[in-house]
Amino acid sequence: MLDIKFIRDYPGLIKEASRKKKIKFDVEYLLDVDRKRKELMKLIEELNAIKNQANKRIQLAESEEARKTIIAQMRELDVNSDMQNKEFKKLDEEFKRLMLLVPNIPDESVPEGDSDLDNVEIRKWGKIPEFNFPIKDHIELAKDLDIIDFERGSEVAGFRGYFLKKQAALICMAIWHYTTDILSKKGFIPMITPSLVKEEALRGTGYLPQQEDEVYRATDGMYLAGTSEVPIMSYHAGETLKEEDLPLKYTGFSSCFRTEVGSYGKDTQGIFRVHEFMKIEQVVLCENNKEESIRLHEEITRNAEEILQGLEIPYHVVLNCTGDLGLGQVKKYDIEAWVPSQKKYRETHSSSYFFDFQTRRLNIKYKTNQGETKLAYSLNNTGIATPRVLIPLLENNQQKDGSIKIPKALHKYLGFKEIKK
RNA sequence: GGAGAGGUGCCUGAGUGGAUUAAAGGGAUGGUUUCGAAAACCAUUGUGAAGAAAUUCACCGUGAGUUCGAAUCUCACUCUCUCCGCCA
Repeated sequence: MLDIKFIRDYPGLIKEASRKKKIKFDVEYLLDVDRKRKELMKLIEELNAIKNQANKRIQLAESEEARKTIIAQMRELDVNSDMQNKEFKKLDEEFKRLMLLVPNIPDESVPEGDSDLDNVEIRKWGKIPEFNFPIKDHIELAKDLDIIDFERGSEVAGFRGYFLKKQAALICMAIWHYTTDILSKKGFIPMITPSLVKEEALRGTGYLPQQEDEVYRATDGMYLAGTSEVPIMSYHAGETLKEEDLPLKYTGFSSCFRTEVGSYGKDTQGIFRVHEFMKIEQVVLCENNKEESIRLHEEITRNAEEILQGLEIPYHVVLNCTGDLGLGQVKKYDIEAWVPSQKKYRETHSSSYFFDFQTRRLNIKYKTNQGETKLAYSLNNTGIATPRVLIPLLENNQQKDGSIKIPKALHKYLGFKEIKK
C-alpha cells in the first residue's frame, strides 16, 4: 500500500508503474473515489460538530421543553447524516479495496520487460561442470539411489507429491542446519514460524487479494502461507519499534504451500515445483531510508550467495525486469542455480525490497531517536529452499558410477561424504 | 468439545449513559535543587484526519445496533486467561 498523498501528487508515476509491471490499475478512478470520499468526510465531520454541540446543549438544558425542542431539531439532521454515513461507508470500502491494488513503483535501475525472459544477468559464480559421461537428471539419480519416491508420493499426496528418503532426507536437514548456522552468526534471529495464518497476515504482506488462487485456504477460513515471510512480517504488525533495534533481522523456517495454479503444465516432473516444501527465509525490517534498504538488499543477496557457494553450486544473479516484479516489490534479484540436465540456470532464491509497502499495510512503525514515528521498511530473501536445491546439488555432483559427492560444508552435519547405492 | 472470566493510554489499573477522549500509580521527557548524581518537588507526556491558523472530527480489541448522546447498554466476531474433557 502506498501513501494516498503520494498517489495524489504523482498519479503519473503510478500509471507508469502499472504499465511497466503489467498490472492493471486505474489511478484516475481511485483519485475520483478519493475526492468524493474526502468531500463527504468533510461534510460528515461538520455535521458531527453540530451534533456534538447540540448534545452539550441538551445536557445543559434547564427545562424538559428546551431539551425536547433541541432533540426535535436534531432528528432532522439525523436523517441526513444517516444517509451520508451509508454513502460514506460505501465509498470508504471501495477506497480501501482500491488502495490494496496500487502497485509500488519499481526502482530506476530495474530494466523494463515482459517476463523472466527479460531479466538481466548481473554476475556469475562457480565453474559449470563438464561431464565425460552421459549425465542423469535429478529424477533418475534419485530413483536409482532410492532417495526420493515420486510414485508413492503422488499416490499419497497427489500431483507433485513426493517422499524424501534416506540420504535425501538427511541432506535436507543438514542444509537447514548449515543455513541457520550461517545466518544466525550474522545476527539473524532464528524462528520456526506458523504456516497456518489468518487472512490479515497474507493481506499485510501483499499476497492477498491479488494472488488469491495461489494460496491454499483451509476449511475454517485460515490460509496456508507460501513462505515464512508472511508470519514473520505479521509478527510485528501494529507495533512501534525502537530505532536502535533496527535493522531487525529474522531467519524463519517453515513449511511452505503453493497451489501452483498458474503453472499446471510447467515442471511437472521431479521436485522443482511442488505444492509443499520447506524453506529458510531472511526477513529484515529497517529504518525508513532508501540507501539503507539498498545496502541491506545487497547484503541479504550476498548471504544467499554465500550459502550457495558453501554448497559449491554454480549460480548466477539476475536483475528481474519490471514485468517479473510483484505488486509491492521495488526491485528484485533472483539467484538461479545451474541445472546440468536442463543446461540452464533455475531459480532457487528471490531477494526483494518493498520500502513501506508491506509495513503500511501491517502498520509496523518505529520511533526515531528524535521522537518521530515513521513506517519501517521491509525486505526479504530466501535462505535456502528444500527440496528444490537438491536438484543442482545432486546433478552437479554426480559421478560416472551414479554416486553423488557431498559438498564439504555439509560433512560435519552428516555421517557420510557421498551417496552410493 | 463443555463451563466461566476478561480485552481501557508506554506499563499496571479505575471507570455501568453526558465533565479539557479517561481517576490513580509507575515509566519517560524537561525544569528546580546539587560540585555531580540520587531523592524530593513542579511541569509535560496518545494516534490519525481536515485546516494558513484558531480550531474541528475520529479512535477505550474489531464490526454492527439501541440512544439526542456509548469506554459504559445489546448482538456478532476476534484474541487472552482459568477449569473440565481429548490429545503429540
